[in-house]
Amino acid sequence: MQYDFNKIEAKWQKYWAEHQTFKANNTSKKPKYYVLDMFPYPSGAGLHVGHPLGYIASDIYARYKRHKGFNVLHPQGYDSFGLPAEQYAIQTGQHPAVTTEANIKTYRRQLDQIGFSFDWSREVRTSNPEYYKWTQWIFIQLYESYYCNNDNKAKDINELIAIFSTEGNTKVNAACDDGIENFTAKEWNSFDIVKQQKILLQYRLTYLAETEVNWCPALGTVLANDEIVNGVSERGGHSIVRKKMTQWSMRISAYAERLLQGLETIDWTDSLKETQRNWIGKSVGASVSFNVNGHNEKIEVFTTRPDTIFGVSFMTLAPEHELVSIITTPEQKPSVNAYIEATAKRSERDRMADVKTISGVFTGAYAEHPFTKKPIPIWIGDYVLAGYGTGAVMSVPCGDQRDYAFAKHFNIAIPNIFEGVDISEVAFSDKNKTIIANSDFLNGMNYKKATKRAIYELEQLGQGKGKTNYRLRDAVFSRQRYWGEPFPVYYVNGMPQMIDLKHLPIRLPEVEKYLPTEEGEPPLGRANIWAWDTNTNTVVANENIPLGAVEGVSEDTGIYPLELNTMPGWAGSSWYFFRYMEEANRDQVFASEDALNYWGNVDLYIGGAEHATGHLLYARFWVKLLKDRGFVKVDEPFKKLINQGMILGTSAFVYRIAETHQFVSKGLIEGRNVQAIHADVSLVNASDELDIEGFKNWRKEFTNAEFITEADGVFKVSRDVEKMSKSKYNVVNPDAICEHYGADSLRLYEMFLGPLEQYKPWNTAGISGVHSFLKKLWKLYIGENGLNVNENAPTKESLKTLHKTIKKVEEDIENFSFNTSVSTFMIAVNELTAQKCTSKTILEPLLVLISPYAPHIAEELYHLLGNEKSISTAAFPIFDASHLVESSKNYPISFNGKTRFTIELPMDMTKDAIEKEVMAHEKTKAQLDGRAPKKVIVVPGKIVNIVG
RNA sequence: GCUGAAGUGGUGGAAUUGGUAGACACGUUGGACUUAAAAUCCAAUGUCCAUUAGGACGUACGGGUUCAAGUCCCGUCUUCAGUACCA
Repeated sequence: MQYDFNKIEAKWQKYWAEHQTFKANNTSKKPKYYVLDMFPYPSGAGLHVGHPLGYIASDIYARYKRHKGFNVLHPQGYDSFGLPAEQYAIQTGQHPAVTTEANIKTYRRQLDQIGFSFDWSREVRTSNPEYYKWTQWIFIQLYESYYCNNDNKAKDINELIAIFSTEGNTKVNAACDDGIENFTAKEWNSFDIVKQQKILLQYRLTYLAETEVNWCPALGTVLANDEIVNGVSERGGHSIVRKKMTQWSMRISAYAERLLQGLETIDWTDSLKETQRNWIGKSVGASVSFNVNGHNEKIEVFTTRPDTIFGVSFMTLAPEHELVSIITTPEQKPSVNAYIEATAKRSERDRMADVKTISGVFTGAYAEHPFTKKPIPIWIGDYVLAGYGTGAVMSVPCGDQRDYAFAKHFNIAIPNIFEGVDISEVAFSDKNKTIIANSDFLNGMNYKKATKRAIYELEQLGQGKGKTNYRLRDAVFSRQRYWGEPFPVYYVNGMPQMIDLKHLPIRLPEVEKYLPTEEGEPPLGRANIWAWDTNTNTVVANENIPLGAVEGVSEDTGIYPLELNTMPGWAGSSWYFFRYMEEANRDQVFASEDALNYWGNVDLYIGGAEHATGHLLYARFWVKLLKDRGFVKVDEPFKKLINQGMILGTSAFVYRIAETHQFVSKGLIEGRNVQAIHADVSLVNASDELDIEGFKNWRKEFTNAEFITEADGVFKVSRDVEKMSKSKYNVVNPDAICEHYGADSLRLYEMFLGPLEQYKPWNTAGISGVHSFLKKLWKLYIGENGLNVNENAPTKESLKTLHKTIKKVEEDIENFSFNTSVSTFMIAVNELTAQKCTSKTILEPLLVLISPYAPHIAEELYHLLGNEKSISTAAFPIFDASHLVESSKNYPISFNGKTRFTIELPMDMTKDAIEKEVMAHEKTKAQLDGRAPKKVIVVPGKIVNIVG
């Protein structure tokens, strides 16, 4: 009987589906374990071999945990809202829901063929109304919450309203917009409803505000900070401009400290935690306010070095700073305006690329030093960023290199306030070696002491206080797109109103076109039926909205406009891991209390590191909100996280002589003006030789191509490793691999390729190794005359092979080094084959070890051994050392660090006995060499040494 | 610039807390089987010297600690990733 992998794999995939083998149970006495993959966006291109890498790893772990007696939740779903489906819709008019559905079908077929142990009964799709109903509900929870800094948690906004109406807001310590006005209870109660709502918006955890956003004209939408890479859009690489727009935002900044602290409690890689720490960007220092001479204005600055306050010799404002236009003197106005105009013209990217050029201009105004009362010139310069801190700095040229360079360039004084430090060439910024001088009451103090004292003195003056600043900005939550979650929001008198849970979901309306409207409204502005009727609590036609209701003056029909924006891609992915926990009552709850309590948090999460400052931060934020408001018990969603590395493609290039149809083989390009063109990797063999005829037929434009080959007549391509992508023609499809070698080969090979977390190029050539291993495995069990397995007692040797394999494989899985256990299997099968092992006592447990990696073949052989049940229900074998202890081991004997000979000694020998034994060897050897014997030293558990 | 990770044969990669460097696989070479090919099996395969026995050198580079270093320490170089006028 041959190893017919196609038949076997189809058979067991069908069996698992029919028997719901991997269905998780919400009530079980077994300990729980939750293994989660980052769910895919179902793109039109389907899966390539890089996509399943993480899924295979998590699947191995999930299957292993089942063998270990855990009740495992291992679900899968689709992050099915997103830009590509919408852009395809704009081009073709095809509804995104239709293309998404088709793509999901392809994904599901491809996933099924690899043999994953997903519990599909719990599938989620973020674009399903039954799912996004609860995304809308969470949005409302955010809206109905404010963040209390005293209790360090989010609370019901009604509690805040109660405080306002009894004591005003002067004692409230809550996260809110900058520059909020103070009011008493009496004033609050006298405000009209619109004014009250406006104030409350400044406290809510999701709020509507006119903010400066990253507008991408090419995509016609705003983007969050994490969607911008190197100053251009992550998707498409389009340019970004800053623009003021009224948008929904998420007050994630309220959670900055908790998001930072929470990192200490979770098992993620250091680099990923570091990335989040940098993104949150905590810095401790002080805020100081400087009075502007001749104006009733103050300049607020943030500094991490209040100890250097006596070194301030000028101040710098960002060109966009609001005080610039107020304080600039008439003489300086022309040059200041010219400078502002010049910086505004420069794109974000130019500004970032060109950080070396020093530029700035004097405003003509002066501020007053808080202690010396001396006048300090106020400059503007684009090295100060409007978006960080207060957009203004106190410049201490002797202690900061940027200030130093600026001062040198514009000939501003550089007073030295450091003891025993030469600042004639560069600034001195080593905090640890700082001793302050020329600074009045700070003289002689170190950094720590001086900082404390400076803050104290500033507080006495009422001109400063200790402050912690975070780089983390609130996240813009509105997108001017069609294919996303609609907001459960309508507007009365321009103020947002939430729609009650019982009327959710608010479904996406039908539109004719998916582009923004001619007036520049988001695509939902095209919907004919997109208004909210508060009489019937339904979505109705827009034309029923009387103009007056919009303006807030005339008679009220109870019909109001709905929000036209949709939510960003990260909305649905910020809570989906809770949704998998619930299977029965999904229309009643986002996840039931029982389910949430049972499954708790995700024990193991596997996915790409590119989500470090997006999804992984937002999900943590939403979970903390849900916890504060009592909906979930966990503080962190993902206990352990592993980033799988990307599998790269090996692209092939052919060289064309510029502006001709002539192609030149790789070895002959020297001295020719050539351009490299991607060739489809399927047209190139393992020796980098191009299939010329195939290439001609590949694309029409190459039909008449001519080829200049090497002397031996072959045409060689050059190779390069790049990200796998359709446009680079380097994609390897798992379907073809499964067909040729089987899913088990694919699974083993992806693991065998290298460490899980590493980036590595795909090379199909190597797959023959793991494939022939599976054939050998099959042969070990099945001979020409049928089953090779019997009830014979195992030999000691075979037991040893089995037990060392159990030990190694278990260690490997626990350490996520799946690549080395594939080698371990190969060694085990080779050894057992050499031993002619036929004992079921050995061969059955071996299958259980292998089954997480190659489940189909393991199931089939397990079945052929006479087992009725699926191997998934079998227990993982236990490592038994007793066979090893009795056996012996080779001890290398080293001499001056160089190994001379080895002797075989029993493992349970005492230290003295070994020394005696080795000494005897050494004496013999010494006699042969004609020298005196050396001393023998035994380190228990280590190697035996002979010391000269 | 800063932060993090990493540099091991022709290639992908092994190597527990410092203890036989190169497991396992690919590739290559030779052989067996075959009319032939495929498949399968066997052998060799870090470099250099040597007919053999054997020896020397070897984990980016230069030092150091140690009986013993791919692993620890100091310095240098290179690559990858993230981040950046962050006050």
